Amino acid sequence: MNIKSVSIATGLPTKTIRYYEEVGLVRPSRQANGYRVFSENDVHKLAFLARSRSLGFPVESCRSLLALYDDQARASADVKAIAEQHLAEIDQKLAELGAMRETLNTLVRSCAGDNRPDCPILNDLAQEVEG
Amino acid sequence: MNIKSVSIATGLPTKTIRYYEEVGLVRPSRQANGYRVFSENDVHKLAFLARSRSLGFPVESCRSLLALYDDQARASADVKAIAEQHLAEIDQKLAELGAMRETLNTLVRSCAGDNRPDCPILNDLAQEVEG
DNA sequence: CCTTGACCTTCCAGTTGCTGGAACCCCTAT
DNA sequence: ATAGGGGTTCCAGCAACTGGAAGGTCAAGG
Repeated sequence: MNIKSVSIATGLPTKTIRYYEEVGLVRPSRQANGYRVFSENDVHKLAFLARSRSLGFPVESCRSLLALYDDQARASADVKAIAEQHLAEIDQKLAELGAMRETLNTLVRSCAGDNRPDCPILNDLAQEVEG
Repeated sequence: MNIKSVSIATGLPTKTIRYYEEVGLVRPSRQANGYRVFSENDVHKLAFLARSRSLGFPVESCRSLLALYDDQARASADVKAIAEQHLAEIDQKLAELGAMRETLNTLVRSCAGDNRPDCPILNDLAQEVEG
């Protein structure tokens, strides 16, 4: 299987596939002419990566997950630990974004949005922090 | 005011303040010895930037917001438009993260997390997409 | 006068995860 | 011969800093 077919099969751009090879996540073999050849296993790994990345796992976590997947003697606790940490980071981000959204939404609602200069949004951004 | 004091006053790292100068967001003057000198206005601008960034505005939006802040003839509609677009992006991200969280949480809950290899998380990541 | 320490400066590299583009090779069909 | 649709490598750039190296400046203390 050449890179284009793999791209179509996995939904990953060819650039991304090459990048994953560059950082050692897959190691396709080569034809005599230098073209990459992907085995079924390579494709499977790339699909695994695509799915892991779509759940937001950092590439390095994907590497660990892939290693665990390959390791028949793994403990599910190790997988769970990675997932739980990622979940915690997502929760953290959700909290941050939620707070931003809250503030921003309030500001947007309070702004007339007309052609006059008076603006509660700017007032908030420029607020002196002194009490 | 030298950079350290400004850092303390605004909560921005000195590195960040220098970076903001580099990209033209502030233009502190210099002493004879090359040290930066920040005026009250510079500090005010940096505080504005700190607040804008803390609400998640991209630096380029901060630049626009700062320009609008400086422009007495601005229309609040222009400010509101920037804020609304940012709000939309935040909502987008919240939706993505929320979906990830949902899936991840389900997976984490379904995993025993013991020393056996069987793991629903890996099963999900490795799933064949074919029906 | 010299040194110590806390400042300050610039510049360069690295972070994350790709993405775009240039320059070039390969292979088949016309 | 050429056109197209593959493929290859390498280099640069994105966002927004952050870390570190190498070195200048200045006030205080011995």
